[in-house]
Amino acid sequence: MKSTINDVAKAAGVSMKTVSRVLNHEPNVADKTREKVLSAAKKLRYSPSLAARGLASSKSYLIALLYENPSPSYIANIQKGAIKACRERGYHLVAEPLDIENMVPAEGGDLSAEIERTLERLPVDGAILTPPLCDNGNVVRVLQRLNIPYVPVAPSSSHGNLAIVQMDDVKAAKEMTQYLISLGHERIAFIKGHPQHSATPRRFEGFRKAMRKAELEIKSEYIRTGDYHYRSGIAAAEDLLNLPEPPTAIFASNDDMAAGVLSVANRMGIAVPKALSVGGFDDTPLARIVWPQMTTVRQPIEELGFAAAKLLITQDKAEGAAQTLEHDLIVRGSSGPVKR
Amino acid sequence: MKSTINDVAKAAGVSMKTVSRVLNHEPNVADKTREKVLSAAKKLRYSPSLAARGLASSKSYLIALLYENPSPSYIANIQKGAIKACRERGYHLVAEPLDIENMVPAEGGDLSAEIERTLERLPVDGAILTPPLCDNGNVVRVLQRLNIPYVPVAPSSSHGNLAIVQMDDVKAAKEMTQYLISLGHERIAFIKGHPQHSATPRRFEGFRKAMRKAELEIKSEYIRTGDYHYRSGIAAAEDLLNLPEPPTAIFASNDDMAAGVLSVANRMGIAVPKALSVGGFDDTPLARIVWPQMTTVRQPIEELGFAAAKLLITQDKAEGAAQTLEHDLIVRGSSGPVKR
DNA sequence: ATAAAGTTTGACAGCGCTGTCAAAACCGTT
DNA sequence: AACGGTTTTGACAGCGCTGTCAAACTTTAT
Repeated sequence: MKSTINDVAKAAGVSMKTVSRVLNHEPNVADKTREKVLSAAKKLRYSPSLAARGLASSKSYLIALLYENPSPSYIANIQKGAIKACRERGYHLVAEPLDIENMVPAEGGDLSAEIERTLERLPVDGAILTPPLCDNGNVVRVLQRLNIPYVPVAPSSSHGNLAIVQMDDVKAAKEMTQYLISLGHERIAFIKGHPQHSATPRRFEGFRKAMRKAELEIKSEYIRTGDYHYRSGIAAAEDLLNLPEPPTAIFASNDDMAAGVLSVANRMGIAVPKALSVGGFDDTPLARIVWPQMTTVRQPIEELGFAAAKLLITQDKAEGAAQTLEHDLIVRGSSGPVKR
Repeated sequence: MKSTINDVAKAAGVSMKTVSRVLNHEPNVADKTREKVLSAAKKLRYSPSLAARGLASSKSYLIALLYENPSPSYIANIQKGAIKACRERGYHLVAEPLDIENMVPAEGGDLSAEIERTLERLPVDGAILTPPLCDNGNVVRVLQRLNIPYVPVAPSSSHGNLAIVQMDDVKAAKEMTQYLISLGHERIAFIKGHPQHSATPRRFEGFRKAMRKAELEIKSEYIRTGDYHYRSGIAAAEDLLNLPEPPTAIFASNDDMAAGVLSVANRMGIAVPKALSVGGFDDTPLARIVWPQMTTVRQPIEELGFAAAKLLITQDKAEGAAQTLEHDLIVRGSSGPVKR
């Protein structure tokens, strides 16, 4: 049933090693030989044993996707892209949630030892580090100690001259803000995300830049801090919309908070987008579920996963090269011209 | 740096085979020996090589999670549970989306050959089949042909006397309906899900049973068919709430459609739960985001993933034993006593 | 005390592949 | 025809573990 490399070798009339060479795209194989091998392999429906290969070559053909607790749709999309890249090269993607918050260091051990324990059993050729893990010193240190190559996705801190993949949060937030301004808005509020998250300052920076460029005042009472959760969007919106002079547009750092804003507006009878424009960020499924549908920024999440896996697999030593992938401003019903 | 089983054997003063026995929870090891081995292994920070193990035992210690296109949070939860089970036994979970809709059969090949190609390169010890894949004949056939054990999660069709994991949709829907009835509702509408989906008839069946038991009439104009999407919930709700005698409660087959109902009620100025009670199903993150928060049924999704992986790993030949895991009725703000 | 049965342990081969290194084949020059 | 250089191929060991099977030891029954 299951054929081995030896079967193929015999069928093709060559040595096992030659078959191996062909199958691994090694150089110095005569074209004629390659063809013989390939056709024999196809005829026998040969597919190499990952385990044997891994044992002999000390590679595993496995890429790990490390994540902690992000939104399901974020990780699902990263995963989708990463798997696509893996499939192209015969790799597989193993998902490894690292539940760091709930990790209890063993007696006397520190947290990073606990992380190490988990990672140690993971014989992977590389790891994709999604936020917020990519900014977790413990995790990064363990990865380096275990000598596992990794690609951080959208990290905040610098990772030496390691290749990273990211999107331009500053630019995206700036575009959203400029779009709001182009609609005639001047009293624009901004809801920041969780201070710990790497994207938080960047998104605010984009907002700030756009406002400054348009010579609009950034009132401090228009700047609120949330934590990326729905509930914090509600709290911020309640404050903002009860101000003596409420903003005509609210730009929340993510869709969940923006949904909170929408819900407060609904409850307070403030018409969206007539009396209030709302902008989100991420283009989660939620953005299309709320009413009105949300104007937001689509992150190239799947593409980020794809690029990260590809970097790991090809071992592309384009080090220091940060790949910045393109986002999209998605205009839907939650934003409109300022009321006069 | 990397220690082998041999190192541990020497350190513990036993043979490799004994170390292997301890590490694999094989029977017939003296307690004293086990302890010696365990402590030696810990001291050397030993962790076995998946590849070597796999090669020697012709197992891969890999479980595949096969899915197609379900909601991200569904698969994320299944995945979470499955990984938990895997971790307990040193397995890993590889995620394999099977994008069947977009699969193009190679020239002359049929679809199942294409699926086979994908699965063939996957050296896994078992596969978890999530809906709707678990009801896809092509996939099931390929799995059987390749002799890969699999556990269907919540399948509709019978799988011989294969072990499956599921929840009791009928019972859950019945409970929700009875809860609504206990609130005093008599004009209760039901929005069915996509006809293709296995849970659809079951949820309706639960509704029907409860209504019949309470001797309440099931008016045909109160029964609508959606497709589990938000938009279809909107359409159904618009119909229902514009009826001459609208229902006082609407039970939608999932949260997304229930959210649609909520949004229509909002727009039409119908107070929830005062004038209308709404029930959902699934307890997705959305259920807590909408306002008012949604009364719904929590599916034991993570537990399903856990149970499925565990079955695969332990090879528990409790065949034919369908594991039915418990759901919860979660009462939140979207439901209340009927208005008088 | 001895046989029978059960429990615990170890020696060793070999899983299917690739890395190493040397042999063979081929090439263009003298 | 003989040479050095390059390309192409193959023999073989060994990656780290587990399965097999037999040996050693322990318990229970007689």
